[in-house]
Formats: sequence, structure tokens, C-alpha cells
Amino acid sequence: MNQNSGARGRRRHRGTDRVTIQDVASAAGVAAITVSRALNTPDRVSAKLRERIDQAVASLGYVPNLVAGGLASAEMRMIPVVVPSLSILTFIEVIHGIQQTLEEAGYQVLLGSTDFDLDREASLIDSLLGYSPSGVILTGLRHHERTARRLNSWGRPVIEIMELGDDCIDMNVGVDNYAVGACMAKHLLARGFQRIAYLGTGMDRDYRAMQRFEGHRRVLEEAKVECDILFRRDEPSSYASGRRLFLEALATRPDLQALHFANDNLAAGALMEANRQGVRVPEEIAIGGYLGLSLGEHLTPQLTTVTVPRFEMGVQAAKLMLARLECREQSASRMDIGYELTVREST
Amino acid sequence: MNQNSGARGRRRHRGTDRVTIQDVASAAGVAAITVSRALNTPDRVSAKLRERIDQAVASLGYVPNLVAGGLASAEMRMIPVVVPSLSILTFIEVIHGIQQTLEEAGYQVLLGSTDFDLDREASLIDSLLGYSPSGVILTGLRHHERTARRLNSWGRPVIEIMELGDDCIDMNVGVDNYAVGACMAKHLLARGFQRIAYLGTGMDRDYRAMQRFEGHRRVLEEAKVECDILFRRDEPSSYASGRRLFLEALATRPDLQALHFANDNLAAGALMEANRQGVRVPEEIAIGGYLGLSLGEHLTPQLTTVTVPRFEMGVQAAKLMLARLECREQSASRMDIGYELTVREST
DNA sequence: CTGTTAGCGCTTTCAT
DNA sequence: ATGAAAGCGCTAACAG
Repeated sequence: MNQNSGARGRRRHRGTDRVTIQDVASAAGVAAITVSRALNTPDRVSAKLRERIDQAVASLGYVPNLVAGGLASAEMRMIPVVVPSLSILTFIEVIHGIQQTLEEAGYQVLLGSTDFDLDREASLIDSLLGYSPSGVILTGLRHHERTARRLNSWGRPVIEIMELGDDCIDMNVGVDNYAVGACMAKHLLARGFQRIAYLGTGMDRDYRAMQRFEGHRRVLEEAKVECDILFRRDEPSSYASGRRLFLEALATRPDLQALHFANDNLAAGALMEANRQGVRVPEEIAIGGYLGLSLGEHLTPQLTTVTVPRFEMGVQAAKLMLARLECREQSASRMDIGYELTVREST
Repeated sequence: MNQNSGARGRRRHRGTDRVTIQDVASAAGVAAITVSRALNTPDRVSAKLRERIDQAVASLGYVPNLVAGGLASAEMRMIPVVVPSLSILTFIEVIHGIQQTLEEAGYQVLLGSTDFDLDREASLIDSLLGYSPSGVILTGLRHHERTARRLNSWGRPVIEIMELGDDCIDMNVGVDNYAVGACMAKHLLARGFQRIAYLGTGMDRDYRAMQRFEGHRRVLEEAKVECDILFRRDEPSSYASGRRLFLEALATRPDLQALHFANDNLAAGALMEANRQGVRVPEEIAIGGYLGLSLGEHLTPQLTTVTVPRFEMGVQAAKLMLARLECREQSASRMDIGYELTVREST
């Protein structure tokens, strides 16, 4: 038996001197492929050999070289997740759901961010595909034509998250932004408000906020209520921007009764500014948001918002990806993650 | 010239039919290795060939197979970042700084989370090393002995972030938690408070919060002031927990004058609960936090806190990593990212 | 169930 | 400055 130590031989080339599958094979007295099988598809190896191999693996401290395996099998068990920004909590929460679900299944998440730039998205995806990932998860349905084409012909699972639409590359998990915007608008109308403004930041980049506005606008139009919009082009959606928007709204449109913010960061900022100014919400002016950030339920008054299950969206996207990877099913390629109007004190 | 199309020949094996470096080489009429050099070390190829190659790359739409390159060079230009949790904003901000800096330099971030479990960290790192990453960034200085040993003998850059200490594996970027805790304690004493409690959650897992408490405790001891601690073992650091801790503190220690929270999430929750209860801060009770979350400056009263540049910590860690990878310098292997006492209205 | 063989696509090594 | 040859460590393909 060549059971024992010293299982290092060749290394003609450069070789990092790590324990290889061949070392394990020699130690266990089998062929390399059998070790491979024992590790990847244990049922295809007899119990006896499997045990011998496991033992050799343990005693040598063998750790598979996933790069070599990835090259041979043309699959790296990685899923790039491409989002516009890592400073927006929403994306983080989705990523969290994705990461947690995929890691459990032995897939790793590669992080990519585009800063809302479709050119960067295109080149990022190009280089990401160079890693032979098992699938790709990216944000939104709008991409460079080149991105869509490349991904289309790529032949592996692709999921577009966040927004929902008819024309996706492969699979789609998200919310209907038009419906979300309409939902809050209806709520505000139902509360009896007639002078309503939609407020946001950077909506030229974040077109999903614009979709929500469009949903909002249509509802007001239908109700024959005048539609007002106020947005600051180059600001992020921070508490500070929310405060500024709030002050600007008060100053320039003193007769407004309700403010529909593009997201909870802004809405929370507005709420905090209202508190500071002693403006009573909703008596003097009502405030509604979007997202369902936990902060909203702890502020006084509590924030009315449209809640989207962001973590869950990530989990569902990851599950869909896994289902597809394991060929379990050709599964639904489109999933509406839904939303919920959370009526609290601020309206 | 074999300049034109049809540059697909063999594929004896499985082959994903992607354009390979060989296709480019044929199209440009050079050897594969020259294409490799033109792409990776352009100065080592004559301008003439370089141009011809660039053209072939563009016209064929060649995208390098990073896995093959990674196997050959034993380096994947990836940096795993391992954190305890993706639901804690602090880590997210650090990751953001890391990701942004590394992506600019052409390195990808692999995300890993351990849920504060050193066993999971150990096995996660094992498999992450299987990807032949260029370096590793992980959280904290406490690891399984096996993790430390493996990383030590690994021979590539390793950075431990968040906390600062004497005994790191390779490089260390973080803050001195003891000093941070002491800093707030001194501030509270200087404000004249004598009955002070330290409040936190899950500090058995997050030992860095415990280090801050220890710094706090020593200061009080020195000042001969009694030291009180209140913590809830199995709760996350949420606004809700902060509110509960606040109520519990009021109920069980009605004579407390100041509350030192383990982080701003808790402190902000407490502040919001105080507002809801009509408890005046800091007149009836003072509140201090840790982190410098932006929320703190928008609440009323504004939160006094110890601010840590989290995004910047990520950026610095990434820069240190890059410096090491490019061998620019053997650079300082330990970086104190510092902190700042931000005195606002709540104390 | 196990083994042999032949690459995956690139880069290192060593020549020229 | 360019090229030929030889693998990196693993798995797909095909036998037995």
C-alpha cells in the first residue's frame, strides 16, 4: 500500500505545492477520477472506497482546486450579482437574501456595481462572464442591447430583479412599480387629500422611481386631480435630501396636503424635518413613502409606506436560480414578489 | 491571410464554442502567447502586432476566459470578503468601500458571511481559498486556530478588518474598540453624569461590543463610578431592541442619568422611544451611541456618538491589499483608521 | 462501479 | 520582441 505520507512527486512546472486530487488518489490507492466522483457524486462510488478516500482527504487536508474544476467543467459555482449601487439599502437587502440562499447551496456570490451606468454594466458583465459563473443575477430590465444579446446567447440562467416587465432576458423577479406608485396615490386620494406632490431624487437615473411616479400620475389623472412633481436631479436618496425636499415643498407649495416620496429614506428625512420644524403630520401635511424600511415604524408619527419584501425577493430569486441550475424544473420564469400598503400614522 | 471569420476549428472535447485566445491568435497571425502578452503586458509587444491583435480581439468579440488564466497563473483576481453578517449596516459600508476600490483595479469581490460562527468561517475560508483568490479580507482578529494557520501558510495578502490588535495574521485595518468605549465613557463623565449604564445586544457573539464595554468599564473604575451593564443576549442590534432596552433601563434603574449604547442602531431606537414616551433627552436622560450612522444627525435630538469612518476603512483596506498585490511596497501592515467623538444634542 | 485518456484555455518556462 | 512546448488540477467522454 502506498497509503502513507510523502505523496508529493512531480511539480515540473511551477506548482503551488498544494495537495492535489492526485495526491489523495495515490494515498487512497485509486484513480484521480474516483476521488473526484467520491467528492462530487458520492453515490457513484462504493461505500468502501468512499470511506478510504474520505480518510485520505482528511489526513492530507485536501481542499479542491475549484479553478481547475471550473475550467474542466466550464462552471465555477459562482453567481455574480450586479446592482446599481451598494449604498442603497434596498439592494443590500436583496443581496443579503440572495447570498444567504446561494451560500447554503454551495454557490458563491460575486459582487458587481454599476453606479446606474449601463455602459459599466455591459463591460462588467463581459468580464464577469469570463469567470464561467453558473448564472447571473442583475438589476432591472433595461440594459445595453449588447448586454442583453450576450446574456441571451450565453445559455445559462439569468435573472433580472427589482422590477417586473414583459420583456426579460430569461427570468424575472420583482415588483410592479407602476402598481406600487398607483397604490400610494389611491391611498392618499382615499384619505381625502387633493393637493398631492410626488417627490424624489435622481429619478433620471433610477427609472424605477419614475415608473412609480407614472403609476401615481395616472391615478391622479383618472381622478382629475392635478399632479405635481418635485425632484432633485443630482442628489442621492438620503435623509438629508428628504429634509431638503420637505422644506422646499413647504416653501414653494404651501397649500400641499400630502407628499408622496419616491422612497422611505426621503420620507423618513421629511418626517424628521417635520418634527424639528414642529409641523404636525398628518394634520398639517401627510407623508407617504415606499419600501417599508424598518425605521419608518419607529419614527413618530409612524410612516405610511408601501412595503416590498426585499430580503424575500433575494431569497426567491436565488431559489429560482437554484431550481434552474439543478434542472429540477423549467419553473416559472417570472415572479411577482408583491407589495403591501402599510398604513400607519403619517397619513 | 487567415484574417477573416470561421475561426472555429477543433473542439474535440466539450468546448463551449466561445472565442478563445487561439482564435484571436490565428486571426492576427501570431502565436497565442503573443495575444496573451498584448492583453496583459502590452509593453512587451510591438506596437504593430499589438494593433493587429487589438483589432482581432474587437472583431471577434474575444473575452478572456479568466478561469483558464486563473488556473495557469494560480491567481483569480478575486478577493473574498468575509463578514459576520450582511444585515449589519457597518459591514455593508466597509464592503462598499472595499468593492468600489477593488473593482476599479480590476479585482472582483467574493462575498462571504459567517453569522458570527468561527466554524463556519473556517470552512468558508477553506472553500474560498479553492478559488485561488489574490488575497483575503476577513473580519476581526479572532479565528479558529486552523483558519489562522492555513491563512498564515497561504503566502498571500490577508487583511483582518474592523478591530485593531497586536496579533494579526498578516495585515490589520481597524479601530481600537477599547479606546472607543473609553472615549464615550469619558465624555459622559465630563458631562457630569454619574449613574451610567452600558447597553447592548448579542454581545456574547459580537465581542467587539464587549471590548468597547471593557474600555468604558475601565474609565468608570478609574473614576470610581459604579459600572452598570444591561444586555439582551439573543437580540440583534435593531431599532426595536434599542427601544426595548431603553424601556427596560427606565423601568429597572429609574435613577440612571446616561445610557451608553453599543451602537447607533440601538441608540437611535432609544431616542425614538424617548420621543414617543415624552422623555426629554438629555435633560431627563442622556444617550450616547457608536458608529456615526447618518440617521443620528437627523433625529431630534441629534445623537451624540463616536464616529468611525466605515466606508473609508474599506477603502484603506482595499488600497493596502492592492499595494501588496502590486508589490509597490511592503507597506505598513497595521492601520488605525481612527474615530471621532461627535458631540451633538443627546448628551 | 472504476479506470484511461484527453483535453478545458490560458500562462509559465525556456529558446531564439 | 516573439514563439514552442509543457503543463496548471481537474472532469467529460468513453471503455470495461
